[in-house]
Amino acid sequence: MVRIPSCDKLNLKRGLCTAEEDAKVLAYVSKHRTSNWTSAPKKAGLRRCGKSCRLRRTNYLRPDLKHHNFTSQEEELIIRLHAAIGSRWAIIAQQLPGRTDNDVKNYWNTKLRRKLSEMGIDPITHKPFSQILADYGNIGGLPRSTKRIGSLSRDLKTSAYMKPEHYSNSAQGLFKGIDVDLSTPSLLLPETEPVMDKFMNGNVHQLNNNNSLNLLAQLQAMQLVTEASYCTFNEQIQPNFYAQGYLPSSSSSSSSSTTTATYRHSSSAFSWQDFLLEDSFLPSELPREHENIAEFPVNQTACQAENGISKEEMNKEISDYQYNRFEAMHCLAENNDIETSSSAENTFIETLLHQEDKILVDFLNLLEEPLYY
DNA sequence: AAAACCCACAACCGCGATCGG
DNA sequence: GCCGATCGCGGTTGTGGGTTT
Repeated sequence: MVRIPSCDKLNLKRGLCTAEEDAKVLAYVSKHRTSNWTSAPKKAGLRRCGKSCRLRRTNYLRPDLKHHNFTSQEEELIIRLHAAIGSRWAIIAQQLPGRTDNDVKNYWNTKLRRKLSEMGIDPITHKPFSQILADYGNIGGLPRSTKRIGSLSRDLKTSAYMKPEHYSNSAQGLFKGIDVDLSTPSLLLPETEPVMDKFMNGNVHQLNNNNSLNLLAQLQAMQLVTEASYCTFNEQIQPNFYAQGYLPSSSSSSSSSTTTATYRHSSSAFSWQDFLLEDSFLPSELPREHENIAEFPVNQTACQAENGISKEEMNKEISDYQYNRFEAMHCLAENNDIETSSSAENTFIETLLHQEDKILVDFLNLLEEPLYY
């Protein structure tokens, strides 16, 4: 593919823009919109490449941009989203009105990353350094999989991963009253956050009316799907499942001793502990795909009453969901040689890779356009 | 006062994705 | 369907102002 010649080759101006150049860009945009940035500098009387002008406009001159410091709420959201989806700055920035991906990226690189490090938290894994070091003591060998998550997502995109409508619909129906849209790239669902608050805390308390937290809420909801699917409820989640009637109040359940601070959803002050990801590396129950699938949407009566669907429809949703989860995991295992056995037997790195891929499957619909045609 | 260092953030680069003829 | 042009994204670098020595 032919690349656009660099500014160097065309002897165009580089470096910081002057006020005069900004004015020309703004004047051009107001007159011609932003239909063609390649011809823009010439028409605007600028000796810069179109890309440079576009970036200047996108990252600095847009009228809706905020130029003041990040608030603690924004800070919190960035960290939480980074913990959930990594350095997808564009996606994160979409949840922060008036901020660009460049803003968020710079803020992360200059402030938040260091802040987390100073707190003893690894900004990449969002786990305490001490734990990482401890885990490294258990390294027994290198992972067999060499593909990383970036290529993995593309592999998944082209893999035979079908039945989108069933996947999204069924996953959506698994929690009564929780409006989690797993299919659309547009992630803003105004009612999600209150529902999640209610769900996680057992009551509806004062809500942060910042709708940008909806993505986070949905990520959390999706993570709940993961948690439920892998049958590793911890003590913070599980009581709420029972309290809210999502699980039968029958037998006592085993629960991990680890806390999942990610699920705490305070609307005001936050603790840095909140940004620690749950420790999935500790020995836990095996991923009992088949078992937990059968018991997952257990409170069928409640779900049916809530959603007005028949038992047969619900069973179909459940089985479709199971089928698609199995398909996705099967693709992952085939393409990436991922071991789905007990994480307790894996090395730290293997477990990390497995965990990332597992998360990817659940977040796939957030990160990508629908894969199906 | 000046050099060295630090920091924030604007700008650039290169790549993959998408568009459109 | 092909291919060049353009866009969007994430990683990295450059620049300028502030602080420290």
